Amino acid sequence: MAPVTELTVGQVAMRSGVAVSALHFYEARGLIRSHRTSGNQRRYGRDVLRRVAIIRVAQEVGISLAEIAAALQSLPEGRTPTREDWNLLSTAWRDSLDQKISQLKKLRDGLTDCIGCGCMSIDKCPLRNKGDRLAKQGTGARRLVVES
Amino acid sequence: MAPVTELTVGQVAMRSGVAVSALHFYEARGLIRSHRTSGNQRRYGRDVLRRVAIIRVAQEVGISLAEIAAALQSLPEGRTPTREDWNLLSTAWRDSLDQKISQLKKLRDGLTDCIGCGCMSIDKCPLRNKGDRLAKQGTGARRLVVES
DNA sequence: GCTTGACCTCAAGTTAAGTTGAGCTTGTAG
DNA sequence: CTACAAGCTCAACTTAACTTGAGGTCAAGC
Repeated sequence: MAPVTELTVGQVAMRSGVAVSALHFYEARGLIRSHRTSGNQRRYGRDVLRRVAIIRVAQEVGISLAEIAAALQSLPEGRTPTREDWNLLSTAWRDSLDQKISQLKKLRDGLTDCIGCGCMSIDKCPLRNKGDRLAKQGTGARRLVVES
Repeated sequence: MAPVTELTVGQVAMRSGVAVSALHFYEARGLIRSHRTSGNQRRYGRDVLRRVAIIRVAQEVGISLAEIAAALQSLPEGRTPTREDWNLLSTAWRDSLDQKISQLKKLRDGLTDCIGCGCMSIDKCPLRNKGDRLAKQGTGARRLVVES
């Protein structure tokens, strides 16, 4: 149980593929954690690689850092997440992920299929994603307003 | 073939759920198009609703306006897109959409399943999305660098 | 004919997610 | 022991995607 080699920021950057500045940034945002050496340098446990991997994957599919941060709160700061932790995280996200997946599919298939659906009128178009409550907050994105 | 009621920007905003300012913005970015009345006010054809719907859906799944704009270039400015147009657009996007979908699934299932995979070492983790070349450009996001 | 609400333009502000740079400290290799 | 790569902090800049505001125009009702 000897603490398996702690990582420096540079090492984490190299192994995770994200810039050092981004790691600093994630830390400032509470997405990852480090402790400091006597000389005030960051040291990371191996679990940080896992976290970073999740962060990147989640980001690429359009989840904001804020949302990711919220989800990651459920992972105990400090230790390598257990099966339970992961289950919590994944169930916390599953719904919204499912929705995004189905939106993507709708977009992918809808673009092609919609043509056959006679939806010269947008109101009936499958793209109109009814029942969608992804709750985009902040600056952009209000919900579609047309009902029925 | 009488031109079916042209829409004002306010009407489009209402029906699409997008702010007027956003519509101006999309127009400036070349995502949508209007012609002007003698009094310099915008008038939109009904096809704009379709376009806006696509824009929003695509955005919510993490496609940038620039990418959307590029894809929409294939839709002829002016007339309501035909079956052919949509096919072009959808095939242009299909690959990247497929990748995003599979990433989402990986994220969703991976979060849970990864636990059983013994990946205390990140290198074998399914989340490490190998073979993924979504080509995120611009400010953020380098690719993961760790190989095999 | 005037008022009021929708429009118009253009500039500037905002949030997210980082990056870049300056100025200073650490730690390791020769 | 000293160079120099790697770290550290903090502030400022960047891009995307809009919003807000100021200052002015258009049109439909009374």
